[in-house]
Amino acid sequence: MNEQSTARASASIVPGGSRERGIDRVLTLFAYLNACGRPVRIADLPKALGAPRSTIYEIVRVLAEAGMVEVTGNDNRVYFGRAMYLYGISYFRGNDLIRRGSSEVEALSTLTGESSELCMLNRNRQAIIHTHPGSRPMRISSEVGSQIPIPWTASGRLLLSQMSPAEIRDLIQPDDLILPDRRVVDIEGFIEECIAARGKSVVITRGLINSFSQCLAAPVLGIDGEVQATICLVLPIDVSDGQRAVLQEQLTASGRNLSMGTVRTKPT
Amino acid sequence: MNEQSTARASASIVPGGSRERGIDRVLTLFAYLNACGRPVRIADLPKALGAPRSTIYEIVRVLAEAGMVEVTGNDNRVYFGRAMYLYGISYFRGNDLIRRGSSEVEALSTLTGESSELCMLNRNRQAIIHTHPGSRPMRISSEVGSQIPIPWTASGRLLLSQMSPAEIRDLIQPDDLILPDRRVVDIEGFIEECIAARGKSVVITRGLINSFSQCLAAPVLGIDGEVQATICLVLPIDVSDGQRAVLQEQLTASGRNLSMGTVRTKPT
DNA sequence: AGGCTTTGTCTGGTATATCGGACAACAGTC
DNA sequence: GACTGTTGTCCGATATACCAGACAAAGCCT
Repeated sequence: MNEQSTARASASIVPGGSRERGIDRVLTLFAYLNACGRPVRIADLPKALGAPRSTIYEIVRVLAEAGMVEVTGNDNRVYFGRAMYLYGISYFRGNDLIRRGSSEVEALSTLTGESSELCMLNRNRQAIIHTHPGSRPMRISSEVGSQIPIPWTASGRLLLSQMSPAEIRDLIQPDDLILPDRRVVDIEGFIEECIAARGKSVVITRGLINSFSQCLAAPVLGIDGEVQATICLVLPIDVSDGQRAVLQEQLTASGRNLSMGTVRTKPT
Repeated sequence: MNEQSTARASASIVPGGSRERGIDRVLTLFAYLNACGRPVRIADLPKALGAPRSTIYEIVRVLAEAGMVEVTGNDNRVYFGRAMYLYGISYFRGNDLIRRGSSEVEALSTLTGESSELCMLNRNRQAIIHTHPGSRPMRISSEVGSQIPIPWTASGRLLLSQMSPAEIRDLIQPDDLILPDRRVVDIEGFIEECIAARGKSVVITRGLINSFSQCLAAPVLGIDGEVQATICLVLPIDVSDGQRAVLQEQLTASGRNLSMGTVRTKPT
């Protein structure tokens, strides 16, 4: 077991003392198996999970019967089972980013009262997959299905953040560097902004599409940390710093929520 | 929802009346979601699963918090979540066919008392991935890691069962058609036997490798029904029909057990 | 062999998770 | 507006799932 998994394992120990539900034991077990990344001896689980032996043996028995875990080898090691794999595939097939993203956009928009959008890269334009208007009288969001020039938005910088300068240069049509108000975006500066967006949890652009709005975008990361999409908020340019900070927090939470690669068993 | 999933759904209804464990509710829920193949409204679950509403809402809440399921849309539909996907990937990465197959071979061999092997295709030969000797005084199994000519075994016919006659002809080296006792296998007859093996749950060859043994092989199917490997038993040629029928049953069970594509929540 | 540790099974008691049912908030329908 | 059906939340009671601990079997060392 490596340091990382050890650290996570010890972190997953429950306070102890109190009786716990079977479901919670199961969820803790799954998280632990995932953290270890390999089959774990049943006998080690009680210590690792802070659970009584009798409970662990019973839980593993039931889960193994259902195929959620498998007990392999001659030293009774436990790991995820076929059923988990099949269910995971079902998720992948049925519950794609677009559906989840759409739902999240609506949730975010309802929560914040601001216009929200889900964006993905589509050829050399940025596609608006889903939007939800805010509660402000003035609508400043884009149309669903519209294809926006990438340099016009904060999302665009995130969506291109993993490309090389050469790739970005190739991708961007010269016409797309022209903003609605006829100003022209400098391609070199744009490339720098894309590179600067790498790993950022929020990117903000102000006054690009029009003079009275700003765009806050958060990345939606795939299993390997690549930017699969962005979720963004369109705000009036004059919101207070304090309010923007709050919105930024909620936006990044939505982005994380849609992202792969992290699982939190017990969110606060 | 299609007929199949409806059938499975109704089949998953519990007798009712008695209080049930949270874990069992969860497993039933997973099986039901998988059978439906798409997000299901929470409100429909109590009827479908034969569970109280309060229980369902609580269970879904906990599972959603852990990411095992996701609640999407404005009508609160439930389906598998990110965590399920990640755990499934972990299974796929960590728990490969070889490890599971090796374990199953040992179990089968212990259960039956006969020699058992796990075989996979390796270029144009058949690889013995794992073996376990039976309890008979005379050992008639092959060496682990040995590469056997495909026409010599029942496993070979299963492993090639999805190939076209042309592919099979290309694959088989002329030398490999020569049995240990100098007899020569007819390639056309062999191709017919491969085709005949398609979809079979057991294939038997007698007296090929030597005059005193027979080979029973069962396919290990992948998620798309393709033959990924075989598990087989090597028996003396003179076992009684009744005993062979029993062994055949146990062998096919092992093959099914290793195969993808089916999940049984409650095995008998 | 004898002592010690580890692993897995089993059982009775009790803390509590599940259940039934009440309640509120909606959405249709007439 | 009144009535009906549906959806989601909440709460007290009790059946039972989880827990602690005893026990046996199997290693492992001296």
